[in-house]
Amino acid sequence: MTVEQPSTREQILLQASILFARQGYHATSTRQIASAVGIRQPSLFYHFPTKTDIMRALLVEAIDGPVAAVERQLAADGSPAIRLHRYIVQDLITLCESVYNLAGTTTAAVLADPEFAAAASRYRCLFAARTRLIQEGIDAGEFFPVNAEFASRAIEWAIEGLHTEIVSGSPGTLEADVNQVADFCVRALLIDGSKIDEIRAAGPAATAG
Amino acid sequence: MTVEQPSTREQILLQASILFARQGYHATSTRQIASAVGIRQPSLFYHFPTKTDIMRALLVEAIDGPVAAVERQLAADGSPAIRLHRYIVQDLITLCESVYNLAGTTTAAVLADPEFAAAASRYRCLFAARTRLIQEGIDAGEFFPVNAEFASRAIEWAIEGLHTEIVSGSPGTLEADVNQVADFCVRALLIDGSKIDEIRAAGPAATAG
DNA sequence: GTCTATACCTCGATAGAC
DNA sequence: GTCTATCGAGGTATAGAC
Repeated sequence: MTVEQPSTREQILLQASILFARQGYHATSTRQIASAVGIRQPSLFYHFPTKTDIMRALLVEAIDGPVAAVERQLAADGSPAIRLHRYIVQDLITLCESVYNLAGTTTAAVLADPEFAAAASRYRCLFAARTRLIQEGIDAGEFFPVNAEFASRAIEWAIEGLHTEIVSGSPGTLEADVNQVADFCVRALLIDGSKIDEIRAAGPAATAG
Repeated sequence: MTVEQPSTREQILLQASILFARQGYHATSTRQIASAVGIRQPSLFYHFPTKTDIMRALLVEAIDGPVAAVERQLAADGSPAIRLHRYIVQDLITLCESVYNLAGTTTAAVLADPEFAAAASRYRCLFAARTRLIQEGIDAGEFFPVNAEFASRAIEWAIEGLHTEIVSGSPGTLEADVNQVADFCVRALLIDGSKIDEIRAAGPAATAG
């Protein structure tokens, strides 16, 4: 029974993700990445043709999990509030459980760059799906009749905000904070805020059921 | 009656703020800034000793207004919900009405840099003051007994999120969106969410009264 | 698959003429 | 107060030995 050693390619992605999260993509040099991996700078280019491609690989990691999470809840049973709460929790858990530090990858300054246009497009799909989930709650009379697109943006800000904090801060508080974000966002929409406890309680078990 | 021409110094701050907002601080070169101003790159250094000092000047603009806004509401009369709502609106209006584009200036990746330590310290004061305002609402029984620091963070994410969108997007929707953010944040805390309309209505007039 | 060496570029900043 | 010219550092990426 052998333990898989992380390949150099995976090490590059890991160390690059840590540096990108801390300093930003443009402020991080390929020399820094190589140094963190323990190889020389030109050796990076055996594994990735350009620095851009390192970021592109991380963007796929950062977007695919959340997209899967929201689509799962769009297709699931239960009240919209329960499914929205569950989606927010799963989105954050997906991001935080990644082996990479994906904070800041989907920042506007990054996605605005033409060389990341493909990721930006996929990120807009995530936004649209989340908006649909919110609209279901409004149509069902469970949520205030707010602008669903606006609410979708606000939830994105909260998810990105906590994600950035968790991966760059003290560990251990993940589950508590994740639930607090989901509570905050769902309560901001709920007509009957007192139902938040049962909505949260309905979350974790429901997917398996 | 003469119309003041913007000085070169102000032009540099303006164009730098626009480029920093769009591309980030590190991705923006002094040549780009100079080109946008209409001067040559070395001429910048007659007005600012370093590129860092340009950003420092913008950070003062980005933080002082919000600090003043929250301290005004900490000292004001009225229910905590009304004052928190009013603060959020004023914070955003202050940021958006600045002649500079201040989006992204207070990003973690910027404030983490030691050369911006002074601004980071002042930013923490803003956070602490906002947390106090929220705690007043909890103590008064108007808000859910959430973690006040967590709520303060969530409100920060929403303010930064909308600020970034407004200054880099289509104009005209400012007031509507600002109220939506304040509504979203206050409703997430309010035990009785149905009161949001009267809380919002109490906002604009109260400071002058 | 990693190395040394290096090409070539752009960066922030300086010197000194005007 | 702005210019031209340029410096030295550090950026991404390539060539070719091992």
